[in-house]
Amino acid sequence: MGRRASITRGTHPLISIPHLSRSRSRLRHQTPQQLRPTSPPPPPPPIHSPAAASLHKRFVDAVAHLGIKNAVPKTIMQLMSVDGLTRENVASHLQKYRLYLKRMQGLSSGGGGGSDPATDRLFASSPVPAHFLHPNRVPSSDHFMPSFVPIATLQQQQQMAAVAAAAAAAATTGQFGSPPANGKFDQSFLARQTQQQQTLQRMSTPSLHSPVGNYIEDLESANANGGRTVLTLFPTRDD
DNA sequence: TGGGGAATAT
DNA sequence: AATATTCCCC
Repeated sequence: MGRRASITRGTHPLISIPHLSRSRSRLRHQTPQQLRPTSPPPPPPPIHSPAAASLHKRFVDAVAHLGIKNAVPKTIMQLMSVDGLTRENVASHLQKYRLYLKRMQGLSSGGGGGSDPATDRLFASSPVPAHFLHPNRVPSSDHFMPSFVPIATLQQQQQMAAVAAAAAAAATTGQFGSPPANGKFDQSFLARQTQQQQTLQRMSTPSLHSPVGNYIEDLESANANGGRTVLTLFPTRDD
């Protein structure tokens, strides 16, 4: 009640922002080519992307490594390093994710409500770090490992910002799996795996410190489900 | 001004 | 249901 005082949806500002809503809708008009003489191959509807769950996993990993405290859309987005991902995408998903976490907490004492399998399926695909539900508690030996590991090769300060954020998170609370107490955070992750991003990365300026090492995608999922966990996630907008 | 966060719209 | 957009406040 605090916020949301004004009437719901008044009218948008005049300057209509040219919001490029190229989420996942294309397939509208086809090129005037001679095409399908005898084969009307229905375009495989990209309904479910296998990357959906992967993206969510990435999301959870980022949040886990940053810590709830520093897990803000911008930082998460940067850590995920998904080329097409926008802050809004993450923010939207984060909102939903928080709701999920809250629901889980309430579930412990709520008793009643259940988790709709249909809904939780997505979030259930990825194990939620214990610290998420217990901000008070510090994971003593609970080291959370990211599913996607650092790949290095960064160049922009964005990456650095992410690393800094992770370090800050660990340094500040020291509750997440990046205890600088021994030296520095274990390792941040920086990866790219999206479809075809040609955002080539030149590893220039090798000087200075490189808080990240070169790693390749490694571990994987420790999914507690033995079935299909792929469901939905924010769109993978690629340009 | 930018960005986080929730409400609301699609 | 999930994602996008808008609103509000810091």
